[in-house]
Amino acid sequence: MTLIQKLSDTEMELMEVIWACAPPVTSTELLRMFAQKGREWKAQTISTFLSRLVDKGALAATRDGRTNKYVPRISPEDYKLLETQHVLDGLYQGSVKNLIAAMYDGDKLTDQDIADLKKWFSEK
Amino acid sequence: MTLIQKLSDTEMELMEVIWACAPPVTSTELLRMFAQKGREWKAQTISTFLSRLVDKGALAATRDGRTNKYVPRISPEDYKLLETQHVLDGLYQGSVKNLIAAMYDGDKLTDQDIADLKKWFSEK
DNA sequence: ATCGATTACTACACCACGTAGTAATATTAA
DNA sequence: TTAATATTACTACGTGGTGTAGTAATCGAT
Repeated sequence: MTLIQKLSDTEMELMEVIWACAPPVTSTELLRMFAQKGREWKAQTISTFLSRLVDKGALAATRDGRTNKYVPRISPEDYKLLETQHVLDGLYQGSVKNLIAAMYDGDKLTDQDIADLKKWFSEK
Repeated sequence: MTLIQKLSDTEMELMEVIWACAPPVTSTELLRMFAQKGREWKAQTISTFLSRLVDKGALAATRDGRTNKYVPRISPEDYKLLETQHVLDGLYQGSVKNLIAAMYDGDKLTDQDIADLKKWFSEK
């Protein structure tokens, strides 16, 4: 259920594509998709990443003949929330309000941001 | 001005202490402070970390006799904002609103959070 | 039974990290 | 002024992650 290990940048690149293209996917399909995006990988490279993603708990693999079919074990939303929580805990004592206040104090919120959020919150 | 390189957990531990104790500080002072906290380091270990922090742009060192005095080149607030921006860009297209919405949709905002933020925003 | 595709296992260079030894240097005390 | 000492600079090293891929094993199709 809960993903434990953090994904590297390239692993995330893989996951993004897998999430985007209705899973399950095979390594061959991924190879093709990445080739189209100009990411020319050896078949082996893709396979290695897929294995690691399985090891890290991000993907589940089921054997289908001689190929594997891969399905995400976590949604992009949930993964991002985990990451977010981690940052929040590490930098802002887990408090979103602290984050918002810090951004505000650091002038990182544009007037537009503030207007949007104000509106958004008034609707909740 | 802008810090480029990311700090490791232990480097952050150092920085937190340095930020907390009115800088400039020397390695010896840090050694003592960490010892009090039960962090028994060899003098060398502290020095190595300090050097790396200088390399990474987090600290400035000025020679004073045979010791170095270290001063942060970035405030904790600014460092945290950099980290925050990084996450925001990587996960939420740089939009705070996307982050808030994602947390809301993922039930990561308590009623208290929402109430606090609502109030906070209504005052801006 | 063989060939071609795919995976599993293994490898490897590179880099960060935590930790610290040793050599160089500067300071202070004798 | 020299000897003892404090501090830093340079170097090192084991561990583990990452990006990339070779080679060997396996399995389905011809």
